[in-house]
Amino acid sequence: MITIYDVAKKAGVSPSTVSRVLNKHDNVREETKKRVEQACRELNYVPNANASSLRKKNTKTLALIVPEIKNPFFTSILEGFEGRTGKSGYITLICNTNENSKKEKDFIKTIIAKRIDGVAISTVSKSSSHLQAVINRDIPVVLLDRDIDDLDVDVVCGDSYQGAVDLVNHLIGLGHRRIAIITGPVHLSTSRERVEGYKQALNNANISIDNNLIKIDKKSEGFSSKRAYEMAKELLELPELPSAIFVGNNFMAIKVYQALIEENLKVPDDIAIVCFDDLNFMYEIEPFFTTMRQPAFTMGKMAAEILVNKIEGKYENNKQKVKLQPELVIRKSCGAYKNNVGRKGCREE
Amino acid sequence: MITIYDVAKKAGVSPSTVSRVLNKHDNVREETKKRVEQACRELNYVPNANASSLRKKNTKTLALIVPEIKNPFFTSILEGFEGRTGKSGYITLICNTNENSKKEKDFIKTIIAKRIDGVAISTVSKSSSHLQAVINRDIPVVLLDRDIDDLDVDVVCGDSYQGAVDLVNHLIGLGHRRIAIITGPVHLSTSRERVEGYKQALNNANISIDNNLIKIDKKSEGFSSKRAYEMAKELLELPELPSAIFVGNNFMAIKVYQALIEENLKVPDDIAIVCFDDLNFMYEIEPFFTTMRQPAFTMGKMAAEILVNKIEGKYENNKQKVKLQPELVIRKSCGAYKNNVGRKGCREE
DNA sequence: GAAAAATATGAAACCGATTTTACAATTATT
DNA sequence: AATAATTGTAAAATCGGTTTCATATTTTTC
Repeated sequence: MITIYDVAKKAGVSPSTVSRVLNKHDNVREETKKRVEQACRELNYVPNANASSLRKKNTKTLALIVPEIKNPFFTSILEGFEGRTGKSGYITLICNTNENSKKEKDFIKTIIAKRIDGVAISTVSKSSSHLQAVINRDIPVVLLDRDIDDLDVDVVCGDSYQGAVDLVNHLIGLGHRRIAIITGPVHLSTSRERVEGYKQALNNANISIDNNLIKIDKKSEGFSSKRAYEMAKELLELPELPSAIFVGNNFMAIKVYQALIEENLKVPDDIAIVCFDDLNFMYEIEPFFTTMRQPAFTMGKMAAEILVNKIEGKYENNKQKVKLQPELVIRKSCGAYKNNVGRKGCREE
Repeated sequence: MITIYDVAKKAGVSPSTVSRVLNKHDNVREETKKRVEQACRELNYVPNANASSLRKKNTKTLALIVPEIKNPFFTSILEGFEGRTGKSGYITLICNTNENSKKEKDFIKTIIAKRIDGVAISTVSKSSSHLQAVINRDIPVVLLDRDIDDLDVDVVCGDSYQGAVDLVNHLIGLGHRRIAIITGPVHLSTSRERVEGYKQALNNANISIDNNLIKIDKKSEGFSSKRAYEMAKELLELPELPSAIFVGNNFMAIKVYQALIEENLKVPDDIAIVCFDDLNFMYEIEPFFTTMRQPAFTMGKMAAEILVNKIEGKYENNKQKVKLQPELVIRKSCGAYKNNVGRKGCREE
């Protein structure tokens, strides 16, 4: 393997001079620079990033930890993230935890070991000690999508509480009174806040809360569409069915929908479904689920922006808590496809 | 930052002994080992992977370069890949090129610089010199999904030619004679072979080839659904419409479908659509496109298997060319939903 | 034209691990 | 008990860059 010494020898200079040329330091004579660059080209020299990182104490690499890379919500986040970090010359280490906290902790270990420059994470974990360990090592961390209270870090997430209120309000506005919720475990801030918003909206409308209609996944670590399916089936065994179901996220909604179909229930005629997050590509042609769409791309971009700025020391030490507003997208699954267009904050698809 | 020297000092041993303990070398007294481990724990020591890589000349990291991470076909590949490599202690650097050869080349540069241990790639590039550069550096490379003729490497891909023949045969079997094709640029082996299979199937059935019905994207570097939409619109301006369209991949099919809908054409009644690759999650409940499904997960897994074995020196130097057979999945978009079940190699969904 | 300042470059130290070499301590062999 | 073999550990070299420090050379200043 060609090293900087080989280049130096070929160009008739010292390794330090080669390094200076490579890192665009000043005080290198134009003619020397040309010679070095020539030698680099002739030898196909590619500097060893590990050696460079060791000395420079940076890796020009950021980690993005997501719970489910298959979910378009997270690929949109990724797009926004990579778009921004790429511009500053960072590459992204995408870590897909599959909603598994063990995997998340393993990734964190790797990230620390590799001396990654910064981490954006949508966590699945109940505890935050592994993240605290990252912070303790002065590696910038941004919580993305999912917040953790007891951690003093920057946060970029959607307003799940308000989104849930609005979504349930929409159902109430359509005449629904018996509204169920199926969502993930409440140690995830998104899930927890959606439950809170759900309850708040019912309270506001003087609809009493029926605990039979609240299905919160207590078995999984993260959002699980498999569990959503099971919880939907449980719900359908009730003597009195709900007229609408608010589902915690897009993938869970698909499985809830499947459960309903299997029981010969029509959506939205028999039961309406609304959920959080979009399914993107599929719904470009056949939009179906009425959903609270979060600005995923922007979320990723903002997280990246914060990380890059923190790394490059452009920020003070104060922490940012960005809360982005989701947008109600009315489609067919709530039975209100044409009825509601024009209402404040709503758009038709 | 805690280094191996801090640990050594705390444990009252030399750095070399700490290293031996960490790397599970023998010839360390049990009692010494305990002391070192204790010191590591107390100091929260995490070895610097860059330093380790520099010396050991490996990174325990593999790159997977995909053209479109949003496409479920590639996330399935990813799943298979990571599942296998994770077992051997490798982590995956996912590189999403977005069908952009410039990005691909940049990733390759980074991969070389970071001294990644191996690369699996689904390339978008016409030329192969950047990949040759990887090979020249003795970094194992596996071509995934898309083959390149003039490169002497291992390959794992699907049988696009045979798949296309079967898919078009299916259409012919349903009575279609005027069959169009919309696909990506032919410098991609998958696209090229699908065109070849298409032509072959028509030839076999004595159907003359009408070049007006062949829409091959010449403007893009990779599969582009935007272009698929445009090409579909072009097709629909023909005086005589096709009765069926064979689309190069899943995402293109969505856009072709959209184009048809916009022209008030019903699928499959007015025009049938078939394509390659599946859309997974959405189609678990509402399968629509009749498709040639490739074993994406297996493809990823096999690529990983080959890479790991090559790195660990378990293979001879002979190159493997794995060609996996796709499976015809008959659904609604070809208008043959119930008609064909039971035919050889077909399954209903 | 001499002194001061600026520019250009090389030698050596350094980043933090691993590995080789050397040697001391222990155990086995005769 | 003397010697050989084995085991356990430390010192030093190494991986391939970057950076500091020192120095030679050139340019500027008066």
